[in-house]
Amino acid sequence: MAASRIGPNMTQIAKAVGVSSATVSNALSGKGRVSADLVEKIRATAAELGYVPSNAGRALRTGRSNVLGLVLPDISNPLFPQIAQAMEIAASNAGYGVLIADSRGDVTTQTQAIARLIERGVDGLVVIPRRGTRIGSVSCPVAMVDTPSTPGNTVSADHWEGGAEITRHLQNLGHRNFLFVGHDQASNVQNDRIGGMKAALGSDTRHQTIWIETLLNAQPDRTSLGLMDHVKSGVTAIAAVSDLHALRVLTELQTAGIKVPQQVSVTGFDDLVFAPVVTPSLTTVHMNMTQIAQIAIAALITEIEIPKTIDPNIEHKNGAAVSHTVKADTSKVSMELMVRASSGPAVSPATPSPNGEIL
Amino acid sequence: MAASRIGPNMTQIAKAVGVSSATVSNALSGKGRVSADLVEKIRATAAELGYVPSNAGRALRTGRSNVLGLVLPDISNPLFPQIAQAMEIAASNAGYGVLIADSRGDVTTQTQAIARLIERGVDGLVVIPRRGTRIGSVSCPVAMVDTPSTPGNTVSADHWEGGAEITRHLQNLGHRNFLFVGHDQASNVQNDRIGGMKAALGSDTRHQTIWIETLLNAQPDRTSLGLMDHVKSGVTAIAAVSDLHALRVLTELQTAGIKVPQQVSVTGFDDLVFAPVVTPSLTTVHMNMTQIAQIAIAALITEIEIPKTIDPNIEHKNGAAVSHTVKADTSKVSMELMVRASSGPAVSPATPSPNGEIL
DNA sequence: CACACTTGGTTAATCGTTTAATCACGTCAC
DNA sequence: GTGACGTGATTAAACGATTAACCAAGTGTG
Repeated sequence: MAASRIGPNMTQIAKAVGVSSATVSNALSGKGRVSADLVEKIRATAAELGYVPSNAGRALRTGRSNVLGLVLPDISNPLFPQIAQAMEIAASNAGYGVLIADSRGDVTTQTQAIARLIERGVDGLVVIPRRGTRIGSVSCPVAMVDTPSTPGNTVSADHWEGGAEITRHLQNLGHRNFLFVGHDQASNVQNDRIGGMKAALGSDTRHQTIWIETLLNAQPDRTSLGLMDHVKSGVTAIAAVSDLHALRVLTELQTAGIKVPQQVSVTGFDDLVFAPVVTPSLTTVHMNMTQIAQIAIAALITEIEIPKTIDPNIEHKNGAAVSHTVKADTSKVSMELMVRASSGPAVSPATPSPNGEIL
Repeated sequence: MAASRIGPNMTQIAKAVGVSSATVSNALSGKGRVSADLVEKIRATAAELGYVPSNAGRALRTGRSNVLGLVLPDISNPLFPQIAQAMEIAASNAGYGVLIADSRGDVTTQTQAIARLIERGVDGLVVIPRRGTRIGSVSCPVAMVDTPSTPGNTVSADHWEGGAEITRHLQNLGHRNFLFVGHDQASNVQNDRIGGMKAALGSDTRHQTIWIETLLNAQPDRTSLGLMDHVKSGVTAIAAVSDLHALRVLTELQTAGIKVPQQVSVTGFDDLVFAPVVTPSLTTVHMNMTQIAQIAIAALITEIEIPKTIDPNIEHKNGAAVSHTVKADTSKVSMELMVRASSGPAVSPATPSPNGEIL
């Protein structure tokens, strides 16, 4: 059972035109010295015969697969579609394919996922790391997309500045008493976002932070975040680190009869697909994933395509070069504030009525 | 610049053990005849040297890449993470990689995306088709995941039955006046879902359907779906074809001061990531993507791995076999009703007060 | 004992592309 | 006229795994 490839190969084109297969290769790649009219003729017959180059043959000879691996911490992350789409487009424009691997949260699974991609012969990796995981020794260049403050980060959104924009926006609306809602205290991204939020606060403001995971660990079956207590204590603006949590906040407030944004303003992060269509539409911060992907992929490909001068200084383990995360000129991409209907002018703190209802 | 592969190859293992490379191949694949202890020794040294088989070499020789392509209609679909994750896991378990391609909505782009994957040498394709697109001639087996009622469908969720379960659930709660919310009248999936919903209705019920896209085309800048009119006319249950739209319905009702589920019940579809965390948590229907992916991938791989007896009956175009969508034993996977807090007992139709407010 | 058969291994060709090395040939300068 | 050189093509050797064909022993049988 020989390889049952369907289309013609270079030899068949060569035979048809009456030249050697090397000339066909040179003509199509534009590398060697081939006369202009012969190039034309070869191109024509190649097209006519429906020639499709064999990636396997090329990969075997050149040692490069023209495929990149995309490693995601948790595919069910609602931001993932944006990431995958942007990466695929950027890679595709550069002539690369994208092989996905889900690390399913777990760190060991992430290592296995990377190993699978390496075995498949990817030329480079884009890794959206799971909370502070270190990438072990990998035999290909790696682009990391995390936060600007993380060491080894190649490029990412400027989460800090995004957070700052949110609180500046809310302060301009008159808000002085904030509640920040995070999910996971170990997340670099969330810490950067909340860090930026806090950094932009004026001295005349008050703020508190709650972490959903912490609340849930303490009380696994709780459904409410207990926001009403904070509202009663005078909070007028609630800023979440993700639209997902902002949505949770929004619906919890609405169910309790709080008007958004008339009584309390709510903001999110990431501009997820539902942000513009809920009522009120969510004020949030948009990530320019397209640009991030372009930068990451470009940095990766630059590294891949430099002639591999075997550097004897690089440490080796089992003969494999240890990983090097690539650097890009631009390491952070600014986020864009999307002002929508869920944020509005601050009112004087709501005062609880005797029966606990908000006026 | 020769191929700068790092690890050892079969020849090096062969040299280390003192046998021919063919024996190494046979030992590792378990195909030829090799004595048990020699197999053991070869396995050991292969592991010791950190041998990783070259996919390129294998692919070139066997004509198979062990990579499948996943073509998605619109990566920003919030359901996509589930799909990609399930497919990746199923493929990975079968020893295959998954190359993604986004068709970005457009049908011509979808064709290009498929062409790119084919050029990369995928052994098979999983296609989640864009509204009723036909797959042109492709030189590899294709699994289609659409709806059971679509011709050529390989496997998919039983959207129809899922819809039926939703309306049965609501009828059991006493609801008799329904509003169905779809987005796109051309979608097979949405039509199946609404079809199932209607089919399960008793004769003592009333129902209407609105299509969001139609509303938006008529009035591009509208933000509300005008649900209040329907509620005033006596609707007590609103069933959307996706959690995304259910969320839209829920927040619009909440903003208008309608209590869910006390006054109106709301249900969705797909059990998206936010469904359990909003208030009230969404009653919806869950898709068993893991199972769908397993069936699709299994059907595909079965087709790929049968010895390719060149069938002269198959039509050819430019020498390439036309596509054949594969069949699976099970073509529909049942959906699971997730009863949560957004659906509750029906009340007698809300009667509008003189000023238009709902009591 | 000779023949068939099994066992355990080797040889060599092959997949399709790339590329270093080589070659044939015309041109130009001295 | 001959050596140097540029141009346009060819030859052949890789890349790494697979596998059909072959071969050398050992085993059993009539």
